[in-house]
Amino acid sequence: MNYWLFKTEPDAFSIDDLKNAPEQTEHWDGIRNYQARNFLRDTVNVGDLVFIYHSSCKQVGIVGLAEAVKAGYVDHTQFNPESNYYDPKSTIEKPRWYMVDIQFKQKFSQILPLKTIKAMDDIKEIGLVKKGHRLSIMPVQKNEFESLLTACEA
DNA sequence: GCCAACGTTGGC
DNA sequence: GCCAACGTTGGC
Repeated sequence: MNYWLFKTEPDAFSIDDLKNAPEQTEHWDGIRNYQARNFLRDTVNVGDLVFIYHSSCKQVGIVGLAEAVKAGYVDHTQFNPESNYYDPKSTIEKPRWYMVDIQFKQKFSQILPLKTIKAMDDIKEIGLVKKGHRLSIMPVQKNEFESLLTACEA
């Protein structure tokens, strides 16, 4: 069982979009960063819990919780020339990019702001608070996940 | 919109 | 394989 934090820009895709999606599941596609790709391809398992984080917006922070319902598989958007995520250097034989499916679980009654997360004494490892981590998919240690979840539900 | 801090690219 | 230039991310 692993824990994660996925960033999303709410202008493009928000926690409400996930909540309102049919079946409340979504393909988490379009990740084009190798480190994040490796997590998606190799480490995300069905049943893993995922914080949804809103970035690049007025209020940045953790807004909800989701669950991985499909482990890493080939992101088909990389082969579609019409897609924003098209990668002409990727081939069917050796795909570069992977995605997972997640299912909505919960939207917290209020956002847990980045500022608060950074101020929490027991949150030291998560990529968010370490300088210079711009990862869009990052692992969260169990103890930090639990602290954050408690703070979200408070 | 600014800009710091990354990641990627490509010439050599 | 180095590293400068460039592009992107993301908080503010």
